[in-house]
Amino acid sequence: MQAIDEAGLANTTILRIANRANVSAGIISHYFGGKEGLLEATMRQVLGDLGQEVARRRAAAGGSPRAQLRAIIDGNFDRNQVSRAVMKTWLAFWASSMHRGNLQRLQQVNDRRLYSNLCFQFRRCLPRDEARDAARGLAALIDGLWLRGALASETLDAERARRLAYDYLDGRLARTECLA
Amino acid sequence: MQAIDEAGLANTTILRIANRANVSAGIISHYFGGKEGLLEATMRQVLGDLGQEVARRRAAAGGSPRAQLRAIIDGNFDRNQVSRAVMKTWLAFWASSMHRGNLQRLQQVNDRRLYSNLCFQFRRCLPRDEARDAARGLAALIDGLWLRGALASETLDAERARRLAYDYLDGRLARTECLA
DNA sequence: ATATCTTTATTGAACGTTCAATCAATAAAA
DNA sequence: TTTTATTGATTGAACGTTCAATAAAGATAT
Repeated sequence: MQAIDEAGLANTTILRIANRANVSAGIISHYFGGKEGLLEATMRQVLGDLGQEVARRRAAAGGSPRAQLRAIIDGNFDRNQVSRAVMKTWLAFWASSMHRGNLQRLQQVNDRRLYSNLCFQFRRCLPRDEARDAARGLAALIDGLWLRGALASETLDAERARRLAYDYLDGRLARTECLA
Repeated sequence: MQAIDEAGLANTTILRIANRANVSAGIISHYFGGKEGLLEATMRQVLGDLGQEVARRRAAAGGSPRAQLRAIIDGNFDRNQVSRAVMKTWLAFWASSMHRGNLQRLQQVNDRRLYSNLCFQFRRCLPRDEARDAARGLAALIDGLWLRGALASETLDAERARRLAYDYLDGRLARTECLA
């Protein structure tokens, strides 16, 4: 991820990674099954970290839909996740996952998990179709904030991103009376 | 863009492009100054098309903030823009623009234009800070819907994407009384 | 504890492939 | 005849992978 941050995935060679990790070039192919394998392993790591962070915050949060949804938002804008290196890596994954079956599967599992988690919570206070739209919208908003954060030259303002997502959430929940 | 759609930017060689265009490989470097130059020219084309489409719709729309904002949304989800090839190309640009000064500038000009257009219209009915948040949120939502559309295996449902953006718009405008 | 043998881990140079760019040769246009 | 446009084989560089050689660790015997 540091190498991707420095030079971009296209310019990240096995040798560069090996130098940064203080190992020989050969050992990477040996343990990860080539560059492709290393990429997949890295993606699994990042997705796993994100999932854990979300789960942790959800467990610590209250049981109300709003609290759970806020926990999901918070987890997605966690400090660890929002470093430049991770954001760039994520974007590189997004781009390359469209042309590699293994990465695409990982990507879609993650996407669907976010969507269905959101949808489940919204369903607790909204009718079905409205809950789906709310989940789709919030998922897109989260990804969009990430994307714009990665592209902007400044660091992503995680605080502001969370607030914008909260606002969206409140707007959606305010339409119907929600029990907290 | 067809080549990127087929194989991804990483696997798109000059030769592949040349074959698809029925020209020799050499002529591409000659006219575009190498692969890099062709990439930039393509990006300019895509960004230009988007800008024109938005401008066209804004001119045809009414003058009210809501009508103008809807025109901007419509332009961003225009049929031409939402083909698989264009979406993939766009995502590839996003990823590679982080490591190439020329592409990054193009990218940021476009980002800022979208943001400031949105902000200007929101300012006509919202206080400054609220308008900024609304613009940031809507911009992120639009990009996020694009992104998820590109990543999903199905084609982007432009109709639904527009509706979600409209909903966000209405939610923001409903907070204060707006004159139409 | 020491020495010897066996297994596992790691290195890094060499290989073969791929690709962008070049440019002399050719074709088309003026 | 001159100028412009295009071709496509060639070149040189870059990269991922491989693998024989080396080092380290572990096991066994003395």
